Amino acid sequence: MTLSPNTFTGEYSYSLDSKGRVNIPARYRQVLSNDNENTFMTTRGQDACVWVYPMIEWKKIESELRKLSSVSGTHRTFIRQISRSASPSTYDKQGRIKINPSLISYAGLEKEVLIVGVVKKIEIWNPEILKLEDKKNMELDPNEFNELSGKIVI
Amino acid sequence: MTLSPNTFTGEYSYSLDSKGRVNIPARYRQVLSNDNENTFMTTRGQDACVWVYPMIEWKKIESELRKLSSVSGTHRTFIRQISRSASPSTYDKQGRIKINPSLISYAGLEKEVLIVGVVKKIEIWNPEILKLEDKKNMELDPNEFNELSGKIVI
DNA sequence: TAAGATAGTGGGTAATAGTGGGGAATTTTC
DNA sequence: GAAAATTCCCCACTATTACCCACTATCTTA
Repeated sequence: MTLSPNTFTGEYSYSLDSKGRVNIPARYRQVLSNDNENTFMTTRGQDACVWVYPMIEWKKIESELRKLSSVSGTHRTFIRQISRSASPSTYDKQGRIKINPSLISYAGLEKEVLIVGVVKKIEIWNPEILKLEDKKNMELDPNEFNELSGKIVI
Repeated sequence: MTLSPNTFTGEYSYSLDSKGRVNIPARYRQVLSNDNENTFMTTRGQDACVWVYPMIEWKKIESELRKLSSVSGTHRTFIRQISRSASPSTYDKQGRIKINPSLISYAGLEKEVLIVGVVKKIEIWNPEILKLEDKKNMELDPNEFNELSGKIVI
């Protein structure tokens, strides 16, 4: 089946092994376009998780960086946060990528890990931390949310 | 007669087997356009049911989500909530798709299952839960309904 | 109403996916 | 420059999935 290339949905429970490796779900690997060359960029998420971009998508961000660096302070900070911690990782024969120790501790990852596809990229969470995050978001002002869902879904 | 493509109406009673598979009614399969490639996206409904989109319809949602920026926390949450429960399923030779265990438990599905065509997509219900839902809606203030009648003619 | 065709259900099996760990190659440290 | 440590690549085991086949029920048509 031809799903949209480089587009990730669904969530998967995997384990982070003693060598700092996590599996990339087979579904995700199957939708990668060839120009990614089996490589992802891992970096700090804006939330307490690791962001994993297919290389092609990451390159778009890099070009945004060039455009925005001298304009918006917010964007500069945002880009700096993810750029400084970014490191590439090519998956092995079994489909696993390596996560840096610093990213592991930033996201508070332990053995059990939750992989979440968020369309353009992949998030890696400690499932307990994500649960807390979900709870927090429940209490958010739902207005903006409803506005978004009015525009998009259904 | 040529029915409208990718448009679903009517309801059917089917069974969810021990492997988490449900049949897509033959009628529905017949109206699918070829570009769906026999694939649906299953996801959490707004109500206590599973939503099943033909792939073509889902891709519209996906492309809207792609436009949202990850700089905004609300957008991130919104994307995550929609995307995380979505997973594709191509129906097998017998016309069945697979429903994830998490979706099954979310919708409280048991062996007997009700498939409802709601025009753009398909809903899968536990028939008892839908009955309760119907009853709840009976008691609703009919004003909202009246408001709708301004928008749509029957 | 009988017979063929189509639709729905259940289950076995081969193939694929995920996990853990060993050992060669490379880098680091003393 | 040698030992230690780390990284990377490969192999092997297990669990899961997807595919295929067979049976039954229902619908269609002559």
